[in-house]
Amino acid sequence: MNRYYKQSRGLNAVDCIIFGFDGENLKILLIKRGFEPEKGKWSLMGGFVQGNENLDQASNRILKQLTGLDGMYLEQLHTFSDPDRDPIERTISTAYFALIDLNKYETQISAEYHPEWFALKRLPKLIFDQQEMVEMAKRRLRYKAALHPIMFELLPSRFTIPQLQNLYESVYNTTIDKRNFSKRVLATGLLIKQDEKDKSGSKRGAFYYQLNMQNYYANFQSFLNFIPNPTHLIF
Amino acid sequence: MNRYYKQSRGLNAVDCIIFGFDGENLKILLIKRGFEPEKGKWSLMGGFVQGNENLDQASNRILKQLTGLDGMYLEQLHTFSDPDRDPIERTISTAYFALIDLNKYETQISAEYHPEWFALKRLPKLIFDQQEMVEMAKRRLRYKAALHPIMFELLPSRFTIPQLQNLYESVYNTTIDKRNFSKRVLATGLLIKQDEKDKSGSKRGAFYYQLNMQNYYANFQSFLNFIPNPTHLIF
DNA sequence: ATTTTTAATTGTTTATTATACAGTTAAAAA
DNA sequence: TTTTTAACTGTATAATAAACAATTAAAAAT
Repeated sequence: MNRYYKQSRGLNAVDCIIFGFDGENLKILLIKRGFEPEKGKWSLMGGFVQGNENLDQASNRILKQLTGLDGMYLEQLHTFSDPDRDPIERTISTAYFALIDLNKYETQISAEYHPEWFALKRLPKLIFDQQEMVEMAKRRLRYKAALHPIMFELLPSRFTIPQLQNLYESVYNTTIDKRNFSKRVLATGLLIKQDEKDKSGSKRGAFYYQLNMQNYYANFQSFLNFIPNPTHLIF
Repeated sequence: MNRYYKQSRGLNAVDCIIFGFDGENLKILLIKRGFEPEKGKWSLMGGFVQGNENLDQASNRILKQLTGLDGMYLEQLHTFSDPDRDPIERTISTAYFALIDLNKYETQISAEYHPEWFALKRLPKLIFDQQEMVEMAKRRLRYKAALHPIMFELLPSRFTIPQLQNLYESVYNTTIDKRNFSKRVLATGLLIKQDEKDKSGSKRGAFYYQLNMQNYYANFQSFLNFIPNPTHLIF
């Protein structure tokens, strides 16, 4: 036997929701679609899965193509599968969401895609079911970021506490008390204070911090809810 | 244009991790695979996605086939896509996890699959990458159940607090103080005390409770972490 | 009828964590 | 030297979590 009998075959694709933060707004990176249908329309960066790669590899390849970047935070989000989501032929697409440090992104790398950053609040119309993908990605980001320290992936390696607070406030569209915020983030033990200050945002300047990578990885899975002793969480 | 040019096509499948709780142990439902390769081996219930259905529909169809049940809790888990995960031909499989009330399940419905419930601690070897799927499903169940009231999906509509506690202790492989447990679950406002008792487990008997469905749906998304005012979580 | 047995039920004290709230300080600009 | 602006810090109170043991209902045994 070298094939399953009487089954319908189709294409598989990935689409990437790429988040970035410019210090002011949460943004996502869109491109102008380069082929029919919907050629020239704003679209998520995506592509077909090749025969010799899995979905993670496909999305990493595609992200590298667009941004020139490797090893960013990347997580499988959801697989979208309505039979008619692509009008040409059946294509099942797995959405990934990526978090990148906007400063590392260099515009010129992929001029052919005409990429642009759009604030989440002012997204253009997207093709196919990509609107839904973006909505789900936003929800997932909020959800995960409330429990895990993934927001740091959106910041440069040196950042200030006011920057971090701006990011949280922007993602959750809320305001947080400065005193309580710094108390909490410092209490995590995740931040190492640097000697230098960032003078760009104020006269006084704000101290830079860096992630304590050991604590970061050690505490990444921890969360604070219902379960008495998280170390018991192993069968 | 009626096809994309020069792309490789493949099969899409779904595999279901079906959880149940017998009052003692958390279990999953496995079947004996009915066709080659690996015919006769223990396997998750699954099947190929048809041309006219999406993944949710496919998994619902397959679950109905096996259990006779409709409308159970069902959630897309992850899409598994290693090029060689199925030795016959490329098949990308999306795993779903399902929670069902073991009491509603009737054995005779699908004798052709030879289904059996296995305690999570004593699973047989599974085919392909299904071991990995089950691991991920266990992790996801623990994760979600710590934040959302999904455990009730595993219990009959009338249940006792000791039953509920057993379930939590079994899923998290831990012990919880009885007084604190009942205080917390009662404080959620999710439980309505019934007049009758369940006499099966003890001489004294334990009062039955039912879910307050309004509060259940209203509070399903709520969680207790970092964000000051969850009602602000709308852009 | 009384006693025994078993698991269900209930409450208080203490520790920890979250929340509310405002004055001081560093440093550039005026 | 003064003004301006945003960074920085601390305390009191409220809410929540955690630790801990005695009582009670009801069947079973005597």
